[in-house]
Amino acid sequence: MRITQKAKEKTAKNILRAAEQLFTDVGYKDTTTRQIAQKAGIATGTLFNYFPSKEALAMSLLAEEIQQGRGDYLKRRSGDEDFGEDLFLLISSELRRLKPYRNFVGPVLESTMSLFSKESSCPAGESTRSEHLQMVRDIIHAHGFSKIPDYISTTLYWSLYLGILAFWSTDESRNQEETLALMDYSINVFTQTISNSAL
Amino acid sequence: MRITQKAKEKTAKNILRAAEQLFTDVGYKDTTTRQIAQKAGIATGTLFNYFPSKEALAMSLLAEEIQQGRGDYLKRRSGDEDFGEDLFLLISSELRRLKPYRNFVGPVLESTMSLFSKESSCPAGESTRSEHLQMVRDIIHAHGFSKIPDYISTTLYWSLYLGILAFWSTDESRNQEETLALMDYSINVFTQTISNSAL
DNA sequence: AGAATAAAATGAGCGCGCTCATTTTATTCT
DNA sequence: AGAATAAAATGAGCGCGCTCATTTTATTCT
Repeated sequence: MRITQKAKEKTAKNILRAAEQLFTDVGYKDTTTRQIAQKAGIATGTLFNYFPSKEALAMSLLAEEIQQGRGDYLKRRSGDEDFGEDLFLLISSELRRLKPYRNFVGPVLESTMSLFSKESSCPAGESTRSEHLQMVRDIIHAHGFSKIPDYISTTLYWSLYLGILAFWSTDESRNQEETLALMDYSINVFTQTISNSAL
Repeated sequence: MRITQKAKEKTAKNILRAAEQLFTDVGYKDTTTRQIAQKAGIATGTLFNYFPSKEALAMSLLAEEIQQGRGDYLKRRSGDEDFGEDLFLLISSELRRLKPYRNFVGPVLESTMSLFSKESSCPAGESTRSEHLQMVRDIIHAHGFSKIPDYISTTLYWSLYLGILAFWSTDESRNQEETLALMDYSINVFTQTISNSAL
């Protein structure tokens, strides 16, 4: 079809919008790629010309928000936060952006940014993970510590971070205040670990 | 067929043995339930009379080992370990038992004991999770602290625990010594958190 | 022994994510 | 304008996990 770049972008957006709506209303697992294609006005096969998998399609919605959240953090921080405050601001900025997608964040992040898989065959997930971890490394560096091996702090951080996301995604407390409490503890724990090399 | 209890048990074992071998050799995802059924000498449908899903079948292999590991821990502990030593002994006992299944532990635990799902439609996963957490609560209680809300310590612990399992399942260092280091840090972190209520 | 019954085994078939040979369409030649 | 070309759209169809109406088989009656 040698369609114009614009038409292609429009199709991509149609798919994303259709998927967003269905995932939110029907749920991630109960939405079929046939439904998404139909709602976007294309054939089923076409969907996979734009996104390598259902998972990747969903993740590209979330990746966009997480990136925006990181942008918010960079704008909002004043520069005189301590380490814990920096982390808190970063994560809460991401959560604010992710909020509209809370319904389907769970199953998507689980498979794309998993503790277990490392390479998830989902480009959007991979890059979101590595960009977030790089941001955290930058923050660590800016505050001038890091006495423990990188693989330890990275693994610990990623476990705690995913734990926060997972908890938040099903947190029914008022204003998700339990998530905030969990973040306080998690961040504190992490701070102590990387600042205090004594075992 | 009103088959004897013994015959049923034998079929169940055939399925488990066939699955174990295929998961180990071919990998979890590349093994089909049709292959397992064929190797076990039954029809495809019969497999699902014995196990509700492929996932549950795999998890029942792992659940058995984790339970044995907990048994080992109870036998091995002398009673004068400190809190961290107790946790270390529990987890390392489980890992020792899981070792033959390291190849496919990742994808199975990911979906059955996930941070994200809570109820996983896999009975073996649910009970393994809750039994492990109960053991940990018992240990906490035996050592007499627990100053923070239960949902916090449980969530934190589960994140760290899954992080350890995930890291271990792909740890290629000699004798998995990196996993041991990660365990040291994780356990230390957790100990500090629940013993020190000061935020 | 033979009929009635209950329980387990069976495999055709469903719906899913995804693929790929084919068709359709826009652009680039002459 | 019309042929050649390149790129994207298409949907029939694959292989998977899993279901369920039907068949097979063991046990329990009389």
